[in-house]
Amino acid sequence: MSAHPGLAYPCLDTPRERAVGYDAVMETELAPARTGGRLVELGPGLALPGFTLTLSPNEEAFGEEEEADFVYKVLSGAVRTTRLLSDGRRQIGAFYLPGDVFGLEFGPVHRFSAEAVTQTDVAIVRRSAVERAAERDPAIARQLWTLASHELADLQDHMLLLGRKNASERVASFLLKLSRRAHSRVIELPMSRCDMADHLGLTLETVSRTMSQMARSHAIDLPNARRVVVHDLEALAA
Amino acid sequence: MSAHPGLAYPCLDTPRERAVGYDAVMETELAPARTGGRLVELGPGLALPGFTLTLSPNEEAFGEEEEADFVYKVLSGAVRTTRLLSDGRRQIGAFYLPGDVFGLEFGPVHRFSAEAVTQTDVAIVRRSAVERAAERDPAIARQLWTLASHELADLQDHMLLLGRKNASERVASFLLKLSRRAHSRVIELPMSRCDMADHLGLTLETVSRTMSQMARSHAIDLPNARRVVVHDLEALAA
DNA sequence: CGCAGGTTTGACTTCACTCAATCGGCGTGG
DNA sequence: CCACGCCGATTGAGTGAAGTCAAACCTGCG
Repeated sequence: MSAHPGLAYPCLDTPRERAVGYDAVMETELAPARTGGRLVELGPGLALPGFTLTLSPNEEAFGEEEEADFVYKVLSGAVRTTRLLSDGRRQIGAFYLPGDVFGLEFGPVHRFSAEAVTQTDVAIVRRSAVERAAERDPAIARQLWTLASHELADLQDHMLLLGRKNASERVASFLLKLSRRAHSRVIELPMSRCDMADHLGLTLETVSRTMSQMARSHAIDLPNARRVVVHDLEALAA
Repeated sequence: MSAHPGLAYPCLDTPRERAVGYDAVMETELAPARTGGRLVELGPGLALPGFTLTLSPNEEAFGEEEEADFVYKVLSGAVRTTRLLSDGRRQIGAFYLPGDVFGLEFGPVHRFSAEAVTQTDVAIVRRSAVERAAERDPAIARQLWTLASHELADLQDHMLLLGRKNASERVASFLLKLSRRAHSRVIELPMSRCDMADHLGLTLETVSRTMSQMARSHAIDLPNARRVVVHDLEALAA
């Protein structure tokens, strides 16, 4: 689960074995620590019975092409959704922080795999339960559409970022988004430089250099590698 | 509608005036040629009353931030959805070809503007009619989810392309997708090199060079600038 | 203390961008 | 019919932003 051969692609363990053998993880349906049932609040006024479980760093919640049988909500920690090219190049679709719902699909299968960035508690609800609730109650259906809507909006913003922004604009946009989301100038980065790079379509070195440069120009403070104080990024974010 | 000042950004007319004054186009609700009512088939078994209209090249169907009151289907021609950065950099989200549905939003407003690439006939259906139909008939609701699902899948594929593929992989993927969609090795490109570039996150020169190189290596034929015969692109598409 | 992981920094390379000239097809008007 | 101009596409030369490879640097931990 941790050792792996010297692979061309830089960061992260299990880039390859995941792609071929991830289903082993789920073979007992939900292998990791599964605690008792409870009500899970997927959105405002959208509470459904479900379970919670704990994922250790880099552990998978679900894999690409797997049946999308559950909907997830982050309780603590952070989750990333990833997609791989056959040669190991990786794209991180999004990061999900406490309160965020992920794994909500339109189709029958997941199009990304989802892994814990750090130790993470997630709540899960059976998709069938969600769908039944949505059919019963139009307000719930609307809630789900709102969730999907925000997700899609993020995705489209990100497409513009990947297609047309340069390195410092990408990093600035990303940090700014985290800062807004946290309602704070001080942000704690749960993810590595490599995760950021794979999200922003850059290399980890470029991310690091860009952040150092931002610190030098006092656009941010960087008390340590995983903590950022945002000062003046609006102008850089394009 | 065609003359415009010398602008930093290369291609296409009305890059700037669109962003500020597009609503003028729609001020009479639906200004362009609007022909009589008819049944519009949005999906298999999803026919609703609507209208058809004709858009001339570069004419807008709707603008970013506009109310999403209609759902559209391409009857002939081609449509692109675009998003602009304040300095004019442009990202084309997707191209829609005959049979494709676009403008279907989760939220109340459009997040992209949509413009005709060439002269284009589109059918439009009131969104409220679509929503009412979906509430009446779960099969229709499922149809809509399927449409949304495919759209999202495309978007996610495209994110991987923009984040992690190089120029020739991008162009190859794009041409291959068009070829599959047309069920033909011979494809007719309705869009300019610049449109392709703004979709693929490249410059028009790089797109042109890449296609020339593919022709030289016999991966494609290029009988003329707007026609491509696909021979051997799978290996290049990554 | 020493190792392992992630991070930073440096030197060098390269892929794609920029700027600019040329080409080619098409429509218009002499 | 041909010449001209226009617009998009192509090609070339040179540059630069980000990538690659590699070394050094932290920081936490056994």
